[in-house]
Amino acid sequence: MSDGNINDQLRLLVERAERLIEERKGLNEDIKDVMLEAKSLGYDVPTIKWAIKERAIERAKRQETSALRETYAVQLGLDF
Amino acid sequence: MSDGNINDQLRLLVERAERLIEERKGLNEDIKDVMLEAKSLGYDVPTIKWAIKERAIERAKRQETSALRETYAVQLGLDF
Amino acid sequence: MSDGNINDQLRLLVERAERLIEERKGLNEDIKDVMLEAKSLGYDVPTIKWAIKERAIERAKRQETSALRETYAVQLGLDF
Amino acid sequence: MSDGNINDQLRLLVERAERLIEERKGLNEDIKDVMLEAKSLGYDVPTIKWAIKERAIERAKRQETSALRETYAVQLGLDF
DNA sequence: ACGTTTGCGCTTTAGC
DNA sequence: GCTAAAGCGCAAACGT
Repeated sequence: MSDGNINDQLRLLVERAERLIEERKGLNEDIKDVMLEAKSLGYDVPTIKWAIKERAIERAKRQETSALRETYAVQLGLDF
Repeated sequence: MSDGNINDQLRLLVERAERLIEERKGLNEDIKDVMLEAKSLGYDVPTIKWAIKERAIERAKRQETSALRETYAVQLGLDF
Repeated sequence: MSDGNINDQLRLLVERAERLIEERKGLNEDIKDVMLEAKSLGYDVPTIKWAIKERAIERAKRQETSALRETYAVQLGLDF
Repeated sequence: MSDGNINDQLRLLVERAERLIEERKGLNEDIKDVMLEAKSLGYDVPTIKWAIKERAIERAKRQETSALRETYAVQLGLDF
């Protein structure tokens, strides 16, 4: 009985993780589909991927900048 | 105008892909959360990941029942 | 002069790496040749590659004899 | 007898391929070592890898790629 | 916190 | 030329 519950607890955790992993695989398929669509519209897929990467870098830098500004603002007692 | 449409087409594709990539990041967070919960319940996370992998392998193995593979395996002394 | 030495240091490292990469490409050619020879002798190349993989897996499996893994495997109904 | 010869023929092919694959693994180790040495000398490894890649790309293709990237970047409003 | 190591996604290459 | 697979590089996660 208690053994059964222990097994269930582990099994449930494993199955939840497996479910999420499956969903992730589905998203990867979707991303792939977007790229195929882009390709069919005449776009160059590697270059699109490069552009997405660049945009992510720009966002990260922006966030970094914002965080830094917030830090300084707090230290200087600026309101938001 | 038509230039604008072309830009939109590309921008839309990129934004769709970026959205999906964000969702994938969210799922990775969820998976991580499951592992943290497992850990808090006293389970060993690396071993759980190993078990998930093994289950996936077992599922995959059910699809490789080629007679040719068995023939080669026998000739090379591979166990089953 | 000293600038020249610094450049040489970097250039030398890059060239060493490039040389090794070239050798690796050569080995890939050799592997491909073996597969072509196997094919010409009537063997099925994908199955040979599968067999090589299986042999590698068998070798690797001899190193995973964790008691914890076995425990989890039993609870999850994994075969050995 | 003839079965034995057939087995040997297949086994020999597999072993030749495995030998070459092992050598390739060795070269990968060597490349890794060069990168570690570069790192210990203060160089940035990802940038070195980028440089090697660039050197490998044909000049014409590099120009083509750069022009395409610039076009996409302009359409997406990426700064340079 | 850092360095190491594994796993995962991407790229490139091989086969059809 | 396209599809499928395998190797490579990178990034996140574990252990120190």
